[in-house]
Amino acid sequence: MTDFREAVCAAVALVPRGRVATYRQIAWMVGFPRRPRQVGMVLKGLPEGTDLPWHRIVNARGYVPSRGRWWGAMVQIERLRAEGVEVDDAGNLDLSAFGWDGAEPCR
DNA sequence: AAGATGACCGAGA
DNA sequence: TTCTCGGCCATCT
Repeated sequence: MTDFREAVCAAVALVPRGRVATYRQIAWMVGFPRRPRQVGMVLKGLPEGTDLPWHRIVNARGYVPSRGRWWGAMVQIERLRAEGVEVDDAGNLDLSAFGWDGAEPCR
């Protein structure tokens, strides 16, 4: 837990294409089940040219958050669609279908 | 140092 | 089922 950002980055990078993970999920993976908010902070601070699929991270409700960056959220939605995930303009998606269990390393 | 804020989550009404 | 309130913890002012 020396660098929380590194751990989050690694977890996000493990999310397969066409699949989404929740903040809670990522937080749990890195070993901090009580810090989903900090995960969001990390993603917020990510650079634009990052290789990380940060757009695959959604909240537990199954939709793309837009707390203070609704404009960027739209970009995230577009990227998810490019990944093959069905998302509407509101950012809603089906976690039952696209939610990553963590046991499906589909590349 | 103390208080407020935040890409959240879960439980209660 | 949807809406509201509280709780978590790190970072910012």
